[in-house]
Amino acid sequence: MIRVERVIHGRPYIETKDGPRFKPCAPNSVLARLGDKWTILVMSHLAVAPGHRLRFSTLKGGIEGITQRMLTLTLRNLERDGLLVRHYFPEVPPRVEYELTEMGASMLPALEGFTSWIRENWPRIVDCRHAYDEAQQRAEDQDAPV
Amino acid sequence: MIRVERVIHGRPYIETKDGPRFKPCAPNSVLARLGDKWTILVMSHLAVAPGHRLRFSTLKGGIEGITQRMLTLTLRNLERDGLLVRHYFPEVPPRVEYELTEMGASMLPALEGFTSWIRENWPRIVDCRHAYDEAQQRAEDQDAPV
DNA sequence: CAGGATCCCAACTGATACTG
DNA sequence: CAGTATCAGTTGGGATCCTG
Repeated sequence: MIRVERVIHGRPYIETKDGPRFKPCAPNSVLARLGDKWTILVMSHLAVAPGHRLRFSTLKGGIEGITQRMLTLTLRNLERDGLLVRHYFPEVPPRVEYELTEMGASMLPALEGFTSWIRENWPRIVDCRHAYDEAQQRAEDQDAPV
Repeated sequence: MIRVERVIHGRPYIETKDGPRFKPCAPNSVLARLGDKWTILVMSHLAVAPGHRLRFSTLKGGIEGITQRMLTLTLRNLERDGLLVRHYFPEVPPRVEYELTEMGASMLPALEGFTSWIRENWPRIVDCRHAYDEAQQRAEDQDAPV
């Protein structure tokens, strides 16, 4: 069986007799990180901050509903990926600042392109969800009419 | 307290005395969907398919490791968001095809911009993770040396 | 101030079996 | 073929309490 490796829409895949088969999506783990509950909000704050730099308490105060634990975890994960760096000042009380790395900042345009699409289409998505849910509801009502 | 609503980097936020406070990120639910384990793979397959259209079994065969259940759930969620439509043919055996909607197809360029950034920076991210994990390991070894 | 350590519940995911 | 139903394992996220 011949397996030719190609690239389309920028994605590598293997052409088989059953159609294209994409290789297991490694970069998916990046999207998984960004898709979690708080990461985008953290990145957005740093994006608009002077010097792409903010301290822990400012982030916590600026993100409604985030707990200390989740902010810490989110920042650790971003630091692990090399998207931001942690600056620790051993004063009393201690002060910690987080700053986007060059790589972190380089992600902003791509991120912006995506969120911009979301903003434009969000109302329509909401409508679709409602329509779908109501159609679903009507179907159930018909299956079990009281 | 004065609260001025502004927009920066395309994101709406409120200027407060403590800095910018972003509104709870509604569109996050879109990124959360895309960040799950299979959605991007499904979208990629439909993106390169003729007519942006594929049948269930083709998708299942083209995505390594996906179970019937997870493919069904993924497709249902995308359908609910209006990104694809389901075409059911009541034959025996039944045949079902999934096709990107106009809105679904309009997302592809933005998605491509993002995944392209990921591809370019992925090796570096992997390096950062390894470096971080090893530094972490060394720190633990020092705390508890045998 | 900036977290680390625990506990706990809900949601996501997968394996398996069954069906129109 | 293209699902649905059920059960079980794992993970994510929040609440709470404690500390250098």
